[in-house]
Formats: sequence, C-alpha cells, structure tokens
Amino acid sequence: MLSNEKRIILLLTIWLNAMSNKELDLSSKEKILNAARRAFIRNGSSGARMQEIADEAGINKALLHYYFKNKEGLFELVFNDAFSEFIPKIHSIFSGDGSVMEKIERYVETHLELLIRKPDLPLFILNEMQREPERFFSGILNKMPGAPPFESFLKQIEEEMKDGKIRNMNPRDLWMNVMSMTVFPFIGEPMLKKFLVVNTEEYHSLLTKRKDSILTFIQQALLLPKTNNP
Amino acid sequence: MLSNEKRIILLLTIWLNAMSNKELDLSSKEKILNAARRAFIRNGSSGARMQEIADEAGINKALLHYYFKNKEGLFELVFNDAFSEFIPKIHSIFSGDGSVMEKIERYVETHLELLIRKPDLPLFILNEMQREPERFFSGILNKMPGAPPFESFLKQIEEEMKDGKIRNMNPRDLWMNVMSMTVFPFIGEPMLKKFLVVNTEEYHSLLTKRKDSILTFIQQALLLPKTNNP
DNA sequence: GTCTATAAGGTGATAGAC
DNA sequence: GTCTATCACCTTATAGAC
Repeated sequence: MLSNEKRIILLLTIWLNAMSNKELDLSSKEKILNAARRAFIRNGSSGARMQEIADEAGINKALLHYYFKNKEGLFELVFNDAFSEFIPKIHSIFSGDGSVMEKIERYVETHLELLIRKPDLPLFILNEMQREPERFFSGILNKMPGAPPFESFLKQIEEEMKDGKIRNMNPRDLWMNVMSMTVFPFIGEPMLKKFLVVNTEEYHSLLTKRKDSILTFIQQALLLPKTNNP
Repeated sequence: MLSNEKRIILLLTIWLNAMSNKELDLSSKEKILNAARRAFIRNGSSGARMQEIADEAGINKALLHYYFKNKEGLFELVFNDAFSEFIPKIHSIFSGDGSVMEKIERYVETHLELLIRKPDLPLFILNEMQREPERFFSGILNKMPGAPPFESFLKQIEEEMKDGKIRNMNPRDLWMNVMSMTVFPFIGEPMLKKFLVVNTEEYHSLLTKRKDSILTFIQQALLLPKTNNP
C-alpha cells in the first residue's frame, strides 16, 4: 500500500512516460485502452484500479464510464485483444502445409517474435484464464474459421512417427514440450535469472537466441537412431 | 461480481468442505493460515478478501487482525511458506553429488512430485514474484546454508560437454528447457487442455506419466552422435 | 481468544453542468 | 466529450465488551 503522495508521483511518472511518445494525439478512447492494457497487465484484473487507468490515460474516471460501461467490460476488451493476436497465428500455423518439424519451426519462430515484443502477455493471459477457464475459449477460439487444427496436427505427428520419420513418443508430450520451452522463459524470468546467474540484459540476450536453441534441441530429441538402411 | 446471497452460499460450501476434514480441531491460527493460503492462491494477493479468509476459516475478521497484523503480513507468511518448500529442494539437488543427467533426473522427479501435490503453486509464485521481484530472494534464497549451487552446476554442465559426455549446447538453455518442460504444464493447463484435445482427467493422467517422457526427451537431445570409438 | 460494532478511507459507478 | 461532485457500497483495520 503506497501513500497518496507517492502514488501521485508514480502515476505522474507513468503518465509523462506514456505521453512523451506518440500517445498525445491519440483519441481519448485509444488512450484509455492503452492505459487499461498496461494497468491490467501490471496488476491483474482485480488489482488494477479505474482511477489508475484514468490517471495514466490523462483523463478522469467519468470519461472511462462514458466509453466503457464498466470495469469488467473494459477488461474483457483488453483481454480479448491480447488473446486474439495469439490464437489466429496458432491456427494458421498448425492448419497449414508442411511436415511436423516445419510446423514446429514456424510455431517457435512466430510465437517467440510475439513474446519478445510483448513479454508480459503470457502470464497475464494464463492468469486470467485460470480464474475464468471457460469464458475465453467460447469467444475467440470458436470464432476462428474452419475446424480447430489441433486434432489433425496430433494425427500428423502420429503418422510421421509410424512412418519412421521421427522418433516415437506421445504426440501430446511433444507438443507440451515445444510450448513449454517457448513460453515458460517469459513467465519465469525473475526466477530463471537467479538460477542462471545472469542479469536482465544477459537474460534478454539469451531469449533472442532461443529460437535456434529450442529447434536444435527438439530436432535432436526427435532424431531416429542411425540404422544402416540406405 | 457475485450477489451477496450467492457469495454466502459459496463460502458456506467452501467452509463445510474445509471443516469436514481434520480442520475442525486445528487452532484458530492454523485454520486462518490454511484458509489464507487457499484464498490467496485462488484470487491472488489483491483479489483475496480478508472477509473471505475469515469466513473460510470459520472465524471473524477481528480475529484475523489479532493473529496477523495486516493483510500484507499474512500474505507474506503464506507466500514464504509456499516458496520455502521449493527452494531447499532445488538447493540440495544441485549441490549434491552425481552427473548432470542424474541431477536433472532428481530435479524432475522431485519437482513433479511437488507439483502434482500442489498444482496451483507455480502460477501463484511466479505471479507475485513478478509484481515484487526483489523482495523474495532476499529472504529465503539467501538464508540457505552454503553457497548457491547454481553457478557450480552450470560449470559442471560445461565440463561434461567438454569431456564429450553430453552434446554441446548453452548450459543455460539446457537448464531453461528442463525447468520449462517440468513446470509449464502446471501453469498452462487450461490452454493446453484445449490444444491437446483432452479433458481434465486425461490431462492429469498425462501429467503423472510426465517424468519418463521428459527424461527420455532430454536424454535423447543430449545424446552424442554415434562415433566408432570403443 | 473471540466477538460485535464501527471508524476511515478506497472503489466503481452515476448525475448533471458545461 | 469532458469535467466536478457525489452516492452507495466494499474493504481493511481498530476499539472495546465479554
């Protein structure tokens, strides 16, 4: 709990920082949405305050409720917006053409690029998703055109294993591993920095090289033992 | 936002559930701590309510403040308690004897056992850790006896790679991968269930078989290409 | 130790002037 | 569209009786 004075200084700093960029000439609605995104990601849906959002957007609380009927509605907008950058990419990657390894490569590359741009997103999403598991999928996930590609990708993995193209294992474990190695470093940063004995700069440098590292690791793990067949 | 009536019914259900076990004969202080742990894990540090904790413990708010001076203090106690089951295990595993692969095996096994028992812990911990990065490590981490084993484990990995015992890669990436594959499935459950097209029961069954799956995957990835040396 | 009652301030939301 | 003023309620925390 901060004192009122400190709170005002903090908010002023944040506001100046936000306004110093191109935010100044945005419409109030856009300024609110940006401020709300930052606040919700910082403090979660219950931790963020409408006053905080208003201050950071440089307007007042009444205007918040003029544009958005209530806090929950504003949150849902912010969340769906964040989520909807993620889901369509997943869909197009896994429903497209290519071998299992090619799809994994496209997934790791695409998702890492998004995560480096918005490193706070996964913790935010997974957090709120655990509090309200059902709500979200009924929205975005089902609005995607075509059947979800998840089941067919799992089948494709099974087939490549049967055909001896990649080593045998549970396809779901493989997918778990791929997602885990891609996403977790962005969720566990504070802890991993301690364990890996690196500072923030070094950690971020690690993250930028992560694509090749993950892909080599997976390729190696999926390699078939060398046989003498031609 | 629940109606007051629904809230009371919900809390009564939770309370009856908690009390039906062995909670009845615990001291008030212990009942409060248990209730607080559940509430904080469910709703986060800012989402949990003192009233909620009091109801669930079967006492009233005033008694909360009799035992614990304020919400923040209560939270810190709960958090440190959760965290302190995790850190000492890590320490003892990585500072003990054994090859890299043996240590990884011990880590995966030990941590999975803890995670299956308390699946909500990692999201809770990582969440609050990101909000207050510095506070926690200064407490528990530095109270451990002996030097932190992290740096020496990284060196051990490097040596085994130089000696040709395991395949060459960045030791920090290896460690990241191990932790990611172990922990992430417990954080991303709601999302992974959708992606992997499994229900809760099937997902938990996957998790119980995870140890072998992870270890085989890592062993395979670290295997040296076959040479003709004896 | 445990309770009821209540203070003191925060929080989401609205009314109404401009 | 944007503001000030204000309401009704929630939340933490304390005072004081038993």
